Amino acid sequence: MFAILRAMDAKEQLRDAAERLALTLAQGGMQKTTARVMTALLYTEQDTMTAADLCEELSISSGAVSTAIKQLIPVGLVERVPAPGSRRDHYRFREGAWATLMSQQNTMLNVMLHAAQEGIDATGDGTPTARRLREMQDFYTFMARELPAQIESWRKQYQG
Amino acid sequence: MFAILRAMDAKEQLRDAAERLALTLAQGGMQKTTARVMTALLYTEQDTMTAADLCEELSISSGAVSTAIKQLIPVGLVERVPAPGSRRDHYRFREGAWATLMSQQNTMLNVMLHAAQEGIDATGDGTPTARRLREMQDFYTFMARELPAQIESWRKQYQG
DNA sequence: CAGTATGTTTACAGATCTCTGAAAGCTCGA
DNA sequence: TCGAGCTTTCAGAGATCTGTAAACATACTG
Repeated sequence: MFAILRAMDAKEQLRDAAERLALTLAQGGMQKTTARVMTALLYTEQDTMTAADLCEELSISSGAVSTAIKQLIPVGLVERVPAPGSRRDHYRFREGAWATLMSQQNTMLNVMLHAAQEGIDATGDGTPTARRLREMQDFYTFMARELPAQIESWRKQYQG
Repeated sequence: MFAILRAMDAKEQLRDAAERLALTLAQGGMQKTTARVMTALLYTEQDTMTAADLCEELSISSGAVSTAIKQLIPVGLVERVPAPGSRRDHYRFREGAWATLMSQQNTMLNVMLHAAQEGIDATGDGTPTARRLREMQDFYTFMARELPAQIESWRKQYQG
């Protein structure tokens, strides 16, 4: 009678955690479905999932899965793994994906750096604009140097 | 006759740089109008801008400006400055905004850390899931420790 | 080589989001 | 306390985005 009050089983908890993380990532700019696919692959208790698995788990169409995967693979978060004995494609959350994800920030850092330079080139010294852009340039120069080093440092520490 | 071929003047270049950066930020998850307001304040040759300035510069309504500002102020990217002699509010791109922006990443790092822990709590050892989540936990633990230190390090170096 | 199982693309529909315009709400000076 | 000058809020219009379904492409199997 009180079975309904039982604690969530592990599977439910994982699914729940997946959905919540997906929501957060979505708020951070990632497409909602893309985020859901990614977190499903992260929290699944299987090693890999097929497109059909993802359709069912997330209740979305195969088209949506295809689109999401198409976004996740190029950025290195997910990989397609050969599936011997199965005709279906299998997908797996990629090792080192988090470091990869953080590395993408790096591209952004360089965009910012470039943007600062552009502004500096177009404005005279001694203006408020110049001061603001100098700070921007200084900050992103620093970060563009330090962040990759940090990530590399983690990679070494984790593997070694 | 060939006046149309002249080089863009500085003002145009700045406006252009502003719009391009805004676009990039928008692709990175920031609201489009919010990004435009932010970059307008960054690249303007004035020290501060009023809401009316922003309306005109960006060709948007005052409501849109209000909404954008409402998002930018709490996160510390823009500040409202008292404007003696003017009844209008003046807004200024805030000093140290970039470091602030990067610090927000920190919140994200902790969300990720929490998400990893949740998953680990819900799954058994030795599973692929556990391995993935351990890596995630390790990475974000590392980053949550190192990133703030880096930012602090920049602040010291820039000010001193 | 044909048939079948799967993945991908596309046009359209539905949902969501964001801007605008107008009205309401503040704030400050008189 | 009133009123002018701005800002904020809100409902609705418009645009954008995204998922679905179905057609299409591809790759395996017998």
